[in-house]
Amino acid sequence: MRASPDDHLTIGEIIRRTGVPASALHFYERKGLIFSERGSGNQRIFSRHMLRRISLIIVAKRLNIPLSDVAEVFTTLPTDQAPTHKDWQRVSRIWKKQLEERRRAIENLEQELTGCIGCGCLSMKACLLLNPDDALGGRGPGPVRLQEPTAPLPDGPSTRRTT
Amino acid sequence: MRASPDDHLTIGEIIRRTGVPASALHFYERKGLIFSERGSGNQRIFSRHMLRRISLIIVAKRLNIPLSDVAEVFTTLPTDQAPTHKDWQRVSRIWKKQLEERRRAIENLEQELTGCIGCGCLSMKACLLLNPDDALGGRGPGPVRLQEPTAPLPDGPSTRRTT
DNA sequence: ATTTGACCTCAACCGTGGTTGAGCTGATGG
DNA sequence: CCATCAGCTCAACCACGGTTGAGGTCAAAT
Repeated sequence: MRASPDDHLTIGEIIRRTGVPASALHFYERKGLIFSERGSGNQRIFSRHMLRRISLIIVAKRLNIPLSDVAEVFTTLPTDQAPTHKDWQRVSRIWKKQLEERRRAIENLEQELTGCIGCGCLSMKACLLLNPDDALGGRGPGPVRLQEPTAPLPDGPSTRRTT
Repeated sequence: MRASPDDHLTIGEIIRRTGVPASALHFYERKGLIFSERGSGNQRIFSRHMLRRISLIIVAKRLNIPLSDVAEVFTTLPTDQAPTHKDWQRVSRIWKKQLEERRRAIENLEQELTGCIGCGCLSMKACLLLNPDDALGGRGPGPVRLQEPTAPLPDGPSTRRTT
């Protein structure tokens, strides 16, 4: 167990302090969420404040925030020091908004579903559950597609990409 | 366009009526969610009431219900006829409960997060956001794992398997 | 001198929900 | 007679968030 000079930590120490396995840390590094210098034997050497970033990743995981979104907010974080209290507030408020959005999306679905439980028509042309946000206007008579060619999901975390 | 004898539909007709592409229908069949007989040239021949099952799958998709859960409720559906109104009510109430659960999970996270926005400690040992449902009792002093070896996600759809 | 432990890289694999493409068959139309 | 269309199978691929394993390197301990 090599003691690290003050504020440089080996990956083993990061693992012990955070519980995050090496494979995940490697993964986060590949995704650009965390970074490290390299020591004499090519081992990763992490700044102490990387622990903060990792904490944020862990929180994001609990909130089901995709890593791509984490990457996005991380671009606004200082790279040379630990994120400040202000940084945390900014980030956490963003994530709180995302939770709110998700909750509202679910509430809307609950409403719709509740309305349809008694109905049960599941009609190809009339059911609102099957035809999301459908104006149901000028489609002419006859059977109507249940889905648009590419139907977006109204629920769940956002779908932006990291790379 | 071959007219199907009344209540047997080709996959083409299913596609036209539901908008679900063949690849997805094949997939659902492999997963056991829908089934078909085969015609003279090995084409799938679907009973008309398969349309109802497919409608249910589409609804489940909108609700972000995983196919494994759909498979589960489908085991309680009649295979020789369309699901009845009762069936729909039963299924939709189950799914409504799942939405409620998800909403409550999110609400809890919102609470926690809101509490932590002002704090911002993100302490390895004290932060509730980092130590979910932690009694924070007899772990002794010193740094504490942020995560249990296998930390379950408190949010999102359930994680049962189809196969 | 060698073994162990800590660390490295790279490739392959998992589940979820499919899509895409190649290559084949079978019925129909001109 | 042959094109074309509808359908079939099977394998490979996508994103996401990693895990697992093989094989290599380096330093410390025995």
